[in-house]
Amino acid sequence: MGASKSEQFTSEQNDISQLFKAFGHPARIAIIQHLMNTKSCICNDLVGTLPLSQATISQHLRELKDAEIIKGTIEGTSVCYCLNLKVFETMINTLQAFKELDQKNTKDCC
Amino acid sequence: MGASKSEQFTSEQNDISQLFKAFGHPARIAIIQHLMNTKSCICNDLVGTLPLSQATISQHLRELKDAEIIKGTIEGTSVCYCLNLKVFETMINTLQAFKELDQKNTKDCC
DNA sequence: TTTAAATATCGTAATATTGCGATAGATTAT
DNA sequence: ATAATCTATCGCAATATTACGATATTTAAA
Repeated sequence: MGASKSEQFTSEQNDISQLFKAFGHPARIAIIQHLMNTKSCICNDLVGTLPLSQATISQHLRELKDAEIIKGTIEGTSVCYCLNLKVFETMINTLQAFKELDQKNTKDCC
Repeated sequence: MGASKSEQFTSEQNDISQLFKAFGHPARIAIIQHLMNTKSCICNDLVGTLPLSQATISQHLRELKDAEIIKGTIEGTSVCYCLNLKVFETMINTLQAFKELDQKNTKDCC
């Protein structure tokens, strides 16, 4: 059969994987980098910057927003997006915890 | 049209997204957690642990191996896998750099 | 009010991922 | 040599993601 056995895994496992998945496309990394580098957290000058259509960029923005990696504020006719640093800390903490737990259990075979 | 415009993005953007994508499935998080928690870095007692077939688990292991998140050593008839902590550091560094760059450019709208 | 600009969403096509049974390869035990 | 065990890969079906044009929706400007 096909995809999606996510109900069979813990909600922690699903939460972690969903968060990392949101980073799993080059366009979304490009959007994050753009948001880091521009002083004003402009939104769809991305349309002029990325090699993608407006519809596609809007879709990627929604995925980042759903994962709470970015947040948007309506400003007149446009939307101002910026990064949510808390999520970055969450991810760093997750990775750090993985690393530390693994280091405690030293083994031989690799 | 469809998927895959990865050639249009930088190799850095592709490298980062590919690494995070490997974390983007609950089964692969479960595998990583299992490798953290077992003292011996056993491989396919995963088959008894995860709600997936041997073929599917082997496929997920290959993806983790391709992303260099784990490494495997042949031990007789079985394969011993363990985590590659360097990749975890790489990801932490990436996230930390994102965070710091963003903090430098303070802005108003969000 | 009409027009323009920015964004979101719908529908749909192309592609990628996920999952599994069957099968093949390699190593150990009998 | 044969059987048993572990792992990887092939082929295929189910599902998810990616991308875009067309079309709404909302707000600002003319």
